[in-house]
This record gives sequence, C-alpha cells and structure tokens, in this order.
Amino acid sequence: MDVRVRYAPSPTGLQHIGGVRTALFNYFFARSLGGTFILRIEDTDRERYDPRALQDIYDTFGWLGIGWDEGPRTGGRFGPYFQSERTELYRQYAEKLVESGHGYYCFCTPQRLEKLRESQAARGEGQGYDRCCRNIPPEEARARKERGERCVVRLKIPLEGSTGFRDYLIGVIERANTDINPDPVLLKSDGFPTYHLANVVDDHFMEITHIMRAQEWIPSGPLHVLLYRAFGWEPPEYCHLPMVMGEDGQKLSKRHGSTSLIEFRAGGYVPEAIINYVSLLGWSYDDSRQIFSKADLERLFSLDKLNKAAAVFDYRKLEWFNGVYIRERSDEALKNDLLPFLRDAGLVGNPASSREEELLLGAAPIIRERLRFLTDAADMLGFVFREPQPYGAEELLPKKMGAEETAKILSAARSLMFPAEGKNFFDKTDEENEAGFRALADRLETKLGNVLGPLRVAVTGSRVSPPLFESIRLVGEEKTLARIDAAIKLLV
RNA sequence: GGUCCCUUCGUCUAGCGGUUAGGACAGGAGAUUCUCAUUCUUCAAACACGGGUUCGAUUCCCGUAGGGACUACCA
Repeated sequence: MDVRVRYAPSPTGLQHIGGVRTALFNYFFARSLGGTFILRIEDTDRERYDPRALQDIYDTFGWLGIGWDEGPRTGGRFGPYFQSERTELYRQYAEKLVESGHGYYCFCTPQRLEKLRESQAARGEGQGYDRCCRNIPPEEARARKERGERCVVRLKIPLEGSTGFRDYLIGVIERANTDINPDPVLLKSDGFPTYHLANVVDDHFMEITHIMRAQEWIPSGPLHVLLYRAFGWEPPEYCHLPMVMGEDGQKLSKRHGSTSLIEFRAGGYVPEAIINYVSLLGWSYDDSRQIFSKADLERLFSLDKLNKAAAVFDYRKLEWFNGVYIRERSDEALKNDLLPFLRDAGLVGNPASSREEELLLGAAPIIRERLRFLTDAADMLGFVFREPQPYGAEELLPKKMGAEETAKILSAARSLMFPAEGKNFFDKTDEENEAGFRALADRLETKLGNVLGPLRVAVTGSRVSPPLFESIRLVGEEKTLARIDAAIKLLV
C-alpha cells in the first residue's frame, strides 16, 4: 500500500518549531518509504484566520527546502487542499450523521453554553455539554432547522462502553466513552466544520494511511475513531509524536524565546541546522551519529527509532549545529547567505556593489569558523566596509605597557610593513610577514602578541578580530597605513 | 478536579535481562594558535522511588512520586 501522510496546519499563527517538527517527520516518513506527502490547509476557523499565516507556511517550507507532493499550488488528485473550499463536503457528511442517528442538531445558544459552564464550575463538576438537545425528536429538530433556527451538528458519543485505538508508539489507548468530550460539535452554526469533522473526512477522502501528529492530540483519538466508525470507515494508523517542551518542561511557546521559524531565519540560523536539530527531537539514528542532511533523513528516517518522552528544546545545541553548517558553506555560498544580513546592518548597499561582494567573498574564509549565526558577521566585518568603531588609546596598549612604548612598536611595525624600498606587506606571503613580525618582536625584546595586538586594534578597531594578516589585506594598503598612523597619533 | 500519556548525565539520546551504562550539546582542565574562533586531548556528570518476576534487573510487571497534555461552535 502506498503511504500517504499529511501535514495540516491551520493558518492562524506563524509556523513554529513544534509544527515544523511534525511536518518534517511526516515528510521524512513519506520520503523514506517512497510515499506521498500532502500539505492541507485547515482554515476552518474564520475568526482566527490570517492570510499572513498562510504566506508564512509557504515562506517557512520554502526556506527549509521542504516541498509537498500534493497541496496548495502543486495541486493533486484529492484537492482542493484548503478546507474552506470543501465546506459542502463536510456539510453533507454532517447531514449523513444526523440521518444515520450518529449525530443531532443542537440549538443551544452560546449564551446557554456559557451559563452551563459557569454553573458547572460553581458546583465543581466536570465540564462539558449537558446533551440537552440530544433528546429532541429528530422530526422536531429537522422542522426547527428548516424554519431557519440557528444550530450546530453534534456527534452522539455512546453513553456506555469504551473506545480505543492502537498507537504505533504507545500501544493501545483506550477511553471510557463517558470520558470523551460529551457530544462535540462537528458542524458550527456558521456552516464551517470543526477540526474533528474536517480532519476525519479529509483524511478519509485523501486516503491518508498514517496520522503523525503531536501527543497533545491523543485525547481526541477515541473521538476520531468514533467518527470513522459512524461513517463506516476504517481509521488510519496513528503515531503520536512526543511533545517539544521549553526549558521549564511546559509546552514550548513564545515565552521560552524564538519559536517561529521566521524568527530563527532572521536570527541568522541556517535551515540545515534547524532540520538536523529538530529531527533529533524525539528521534535518533544510532548511538553516536549527530549530523544528518535532509537527504540523509529522507533515506534513514524510521518510526521505530522514535522516542516516547517529551523533548526539551535546547537552543545551545541548535546553536552548535548552526556553527557546524555555517562552517560547511563554500565561500560563495557563505557570501550569498551573509549579504542580506550585511545589507540590513548597513555595511553594504542594496544591491551590494561588485566591490562589496568581492570583499565579502574574501572575508568568507576568515570569518566562517567564527560565526555561530549569520548575524554575527556584521560585527566582525564592520572594519572592512567602513572605518573601525572609535576606540580609546588604552585599547591599543598591551598588558603592562605604556603609550610611548606602544607607539614605538606601532611605528616599527609600520616601517616593517611599508619599507622605503623593497617588497611591502602586501607583496609578501603570510609566512614571510609572520617571520618579519617575529624578528621585529625579538628585536624589540617583546612577545609577538605585543606587536600584533596594537596593530590589530589599529586596523580593526578591536582586540578581537579575524586573523590579522588576512584582515589587513581586506582593508587594503592605503587604509591600513592611515589607520596605523591614526593609532600612533592617538598615543603621542 | 477528571481522563490519558511520559520518566537514563543539566539538555538531546543509545540501551531492547548479564555493559567499566555509550555518544552529542553545554560545563571544567589542557594542547595548538597573532586575538577570537576552529580543531584535538581529557575530566566531571544519569538509570525518580518502592515492591515484585528472575540465578540476575536500567531493561519485564505493579504501585508511589514527579512532570506533561487534554478537558471550546480553536486547531
């Protein structure tokens, strides 16, 4: 049987880690088995619908490089893939349930329901609908509905017995029917279906074979099974994925930090790191492997390596993955990744000039292993694209060294780098330059660091910088000279 | 409150009756190095608790405790 799985987000908010993890697992599961991955938009909540959230779904998965075989834009045999375009289907099937006696019209107003909840809470009773309309004779209910009375369709949950289903990970999960939400609404009074109805109907007609979703959905499992049965359909296989938590053990949310993918993107994370890290939340391959490309996961993912327990999202490990994948970038790729961030920082124009691109390409190898985030580059490369940040004279001084002595060192370094005749710094190799500086340090009876330190501050404006010689080449002869002179001037 | 789910280093995890309980991130120490970083070496760090079952339990069963999810005309 052909495996068919889906990711079914509702466009009410930004795509976040939890949702993306679910999407990824479904996607990898399908890919590993040669199955079909479907994207379905569950836009049945008209109150909370947000078109930006829909765009965000496209942006997020576009950025991650995760495509769907069927769904919006790509189409497919089972469309439409927007639930808002399938309302007639849901209405029909809700109606069928009423006809078959599995469902009924409920005329209770939101106000009555609200009052009911209040009194239940006051008495400390369990909450839930009191099934008031369940006993209205069907003919009477139909007549009221036809007279135009506003109503919803509810599912008749059996009053006794229990309903269970088998979860791939957890095993058999069973609930007494009396513990299931008493007669949940299937069709809202606005004619739109609720999640339960739309989900079951679509999964059936889209021929979904496996449902992989977060464990927070476990409680509604029996309800869905009851629905399948009421329709006379066979439920798919279930696999409830472990939850993703914040540091405090609560469901991961905004207050734990960035959770939406758009934030990670803006924060300088690369998609490979997100994919790799998130895939290891509740899944593992063996006892040691950490690094997985998307292609690896498409091949290696399997359900039997899933973990049952919830996983805490660790930003620091993600950070490490981010560094790993940044270091894997070619100069050219890194340059392209960095460009938008440098543009936002105002270091390069929009669009960047070819000179700016050339500089960035040259800078790529010297900052690559220093970046934890793409956003770090702006701070590291400021001195290449503009004058260094102003610094105080004391920044130039090596430990236990005065201004006069430091000025002498800088002057000596200047002479070494730009001799009156012969090859200058830019004509020599790094090895030759280093040898020269070492000899100079010896001559001045000091450490190499005490020569390069002040020079570093002079050229880059900071005691911490990319490798000095390469940095100097990026800055160029004219500016290097000027910056050294400015530093000496600051000292005397 | 009720129902359901979960429980190996701080975190992610390996383990599927007999292991010095392994790896990764983070942390400590050291080496390399022109700063920072990278890299390498190394150290510390866990089977929630109590009962069973068994020759033997981290592993199987049952409790306890702790944590979580759900309990809408939201998904």
